Parts: sequence; structure tokens; C-alpha cells
Amino acid sequence: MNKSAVLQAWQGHSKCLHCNVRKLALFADLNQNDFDLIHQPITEFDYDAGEVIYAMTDTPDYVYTIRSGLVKLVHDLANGTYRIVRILKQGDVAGIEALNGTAYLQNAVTLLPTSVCRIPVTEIERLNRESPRITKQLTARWYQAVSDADIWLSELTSGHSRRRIASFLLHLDDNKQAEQFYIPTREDIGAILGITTETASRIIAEFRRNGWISIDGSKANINRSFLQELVLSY
Amino acid sequence: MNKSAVLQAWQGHSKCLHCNVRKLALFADLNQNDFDLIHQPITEFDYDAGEVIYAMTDTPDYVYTIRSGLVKLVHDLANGTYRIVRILKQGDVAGIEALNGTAYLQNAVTLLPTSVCRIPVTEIERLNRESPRITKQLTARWYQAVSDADIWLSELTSGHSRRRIASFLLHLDDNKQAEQFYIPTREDIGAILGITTETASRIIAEFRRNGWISIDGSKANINRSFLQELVLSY
DNA sequence: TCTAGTCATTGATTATTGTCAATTGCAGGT
DNA sequence: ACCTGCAATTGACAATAATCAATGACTAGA
Repeated sequence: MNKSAVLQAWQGHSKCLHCNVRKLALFADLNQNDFDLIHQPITEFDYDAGEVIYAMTDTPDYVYTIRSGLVKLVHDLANGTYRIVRILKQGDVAGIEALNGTAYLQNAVTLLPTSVCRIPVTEIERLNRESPRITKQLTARWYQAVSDADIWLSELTSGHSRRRIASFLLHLDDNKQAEQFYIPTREDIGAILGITTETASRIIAEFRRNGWISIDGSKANINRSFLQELVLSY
Repeated sequence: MNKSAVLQAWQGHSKCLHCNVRKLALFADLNQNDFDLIHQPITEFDYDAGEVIYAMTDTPDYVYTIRSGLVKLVHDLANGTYRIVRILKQGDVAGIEALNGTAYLQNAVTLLPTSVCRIPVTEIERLNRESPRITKQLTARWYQAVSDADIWLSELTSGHSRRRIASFLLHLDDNKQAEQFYIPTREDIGAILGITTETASRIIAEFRRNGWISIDGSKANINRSFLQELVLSY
């Protein structure tokens, strides 16, 4: 496992206000006065790909905002396998369940080099008591988590694996932030869709032969129409 | 579709305070003063089995608390099939996503005769602004929704169908509120686990022959140890 | 009690996926 | 350029699940 670097730790009001991803994130609606309410430091962390941001066994004291990069939420199963329940991108919140004080529901692991802001739960609770402007964003973030979970559950685990993979690729394409999107390893795709690595590999290789997807390393482009047709017909 | 009956509509403070399922529900921590803040009526509805409490296409103006009965959240897929993403029981909240104002994420359909309280979103928002006591419960309910979705996603859609069914039966047994638990139709079990009706039927019939489950109509009992072993080994 | 309708079960067959194993491709380090 | 190691792909075969079809069981009404 690689080492992570702490870039900056600051008293909330100094830098958050001018953060260039804030408009996407949990603090989108806060103003100068709100930031002055923050007592504990908000810390920025940088991770290499494959590092653990938090584990299920960690005390749930922080919520994380993703500044850049990509994060998978990994649920370990009793039989030694694992499932990936969501992928988070810039502006998304990881570990919002810490606000309930019980436990993190999954492990958060970076897929790419990733930068996050670590926000103490105590500060979010304080803001929620003393400023109305965080409340709407919190509701939106909870909604996002439930909505994503439900969509993954209903869309990505239904039908044959060919349909699931097509559906997942379309989902990645919908959420891409550049011309290409990051395509996970075949093993991770298997853990997302509930199929084996080999099945994932076979079908993606087939899509590639069909010209429905072009892959260069971990970047990919798709031809949406063929995949959309496949999703509907199966 | 059957007809539903409105039992009572009241100004919040009069009956909620003495409601016998309140301690389980969203209003668990509220006091007399909090109830006095409620302006719009909270209405109790009774449904027969198979009725729709709300549909995805409805305007998301209400959150529902389940007083008794059982409710399935049904996500319709583009290809005409459907998936069940959760089952809700007494004390659970249905439609919490209405608080984000966008849309209901699924259709809520009763599995048994069911009684609910319909709470206007405006009243929850008012309470959230004016009383701190609802905030903790709201967080807990959002957490519950995310947690349930993630558990269903990771535990119930992993492995072969024999394992999934065993896992689901254990889940039902964990959440039972009496000696027996309600076992869904084989079609619904299929829609929950992402398998066909026939496969669900075959495996449950097999479990029955093995003596791992006994079924009387829609009520069932299980022998946990055999099923637990199966979940771990697969 | 009889009957229509729905749900559950089972059989036969095909299609899909998992499993085990080998090979190929590719990136980083020397 | 040459290893080394991991990821991706492919093959062969077995296991599992879907599909199509029929039968049995049960329930609400007539």
C-alpha cells in the first residue's frame, strides 16, 4: 500500500471559502459567517490509487468530500469475497453515514490518485444546528446516496451479464467528466455487477470486437446506441 | 385494485402524542411543544394488500410512516420487468426521498393490509427548522435507507441463487415481528434477488423438502443453522 | 360444493455463467 | 532490451439458471 501525503490542514474559514470545487460539494451554500463557525481543522489528503480512505472498522468521526479522483465503496462479504456498492467522483461525499454515529457501511478505496477533504462530523453537526444553509445540502447528499444505491441495485443487478455490463458502461459514460471515462478492472466490474472476472472480461472483449467500446489502458469510449439497444432488449 | 379507507385526519398534536407506534417512528423524540408546531393535517390511511401508497410519478409531497403491515418498494425497469429494492415494516419510513423535493424513487405497494400515517413534507421541514428533536431521527432514517439498500445490494445479489435465497430468508427471520414471518410470493422473491420465479420456487421447494423451512400459506419458519452454513459456504 | 383464477411446483431443454487452467499483453524496474 | 508480475483474455468443461410448458394446490366467490 502506498503512502498518502497530507497537503494542508487549516481552520475551516481560511481556504474553504475560495475552494474551487466547493460549488459542487457539501459546503456549496455556506457563506463567510458559516465558515467562521468551524472550530476543528478540515484537512486535505492526497492518496495514490489503491489506498484506503476509511475502513468499516474505523471510528466514524469524519465525512469526506472528494476534490478529484475516483473512489470505490467496498463491502466485504462473510465468504471472503467482496462487492462494490458505489463509485464516487469529484464533488461526491463519502462516509455520510458517519453522521448517524454508528459505523461506516463500507471501506472507501481510491481507484485513481485522489484528493479529499476530511471534515469532522462534529463540525457538520454544529453547522446543522447553527446554520440553515447546510441542511439542504445534507438532505441532497443523503438523497444522492439512497438514489445511487437504489439505481445500482435495480439497474445493474438485473438481467444477464451482457445487459448488466452494457448498462454499467452507459452509466459510466453518463457520469464522465472528460472525453473518456475510467473503466474499472475486470475484477472490479465483476464485483460491481455480481459476476465473475472471466465473464466480465469475455463480454467486454466481445463488445470491443463489435466496435461498441474502445479501450486504451483504463480509459474508454463507447458507442451508446448499440449498448442502449442491448439494455432494452434483454 | 382495492379501495383504501381514510380512518382519521387530525391536527398533529391531538393524537400523534399518544400514538402507540410513535416510539418506533420518525416522531419518536418529539414533545408536546413540537407537535404544536404542526399546521397541516397528518392523515392515517388503511390499505388492503396490493394497493399503491405512492407511485414514482406522484408529486413528492408526503412522507409515510408505517403503523402496521408490510410494504414493498418497486422499481420498474425499462424492459417491462421490475425489481423490488426494499421491504418496509412497522415503524419504517417510506418516501423519505420526498424531503429532497425531486421525486419518489420507487412505487410503494402494500404486501399485506397496511396502515400508514401520511406526513406533509412541509411539516417535517418546519419541524426541522424549529425543533432540534426531529433532526436526529431524520438522520437515522436516511441512514436506515442507505444501509438497507447497501445490504440488499451486497448481500442479496451475490452468489448463486441458492445462497441468495438462504440469505434473504435469514434476513426476513432477523426482522420478524412474530413467531413466523411473511414470505413473499415466488415472483416477488425473484424480483428481490434478480432471479426467475421458477428458480425461486424450485429452491424454496427444495429447502422445504430438506426441512430447512416450513411454510403455511404466506407464513414461514426457518431452521437458521442450515441456511447460515449455506450462505457461508457458497 | 363447484369453479375460475392465481400461485406454486415440477419437467425437459437450452442458454448462460462459473470454474479451472493456460496463455497473452502490458507496464515498471533494472 | 529483458525480466517480472499482474491484469486481461481465451479455452474447455461443468454447474447453474432461464425458458417454455404442463400440472397441482389453494382461495374467493358463485
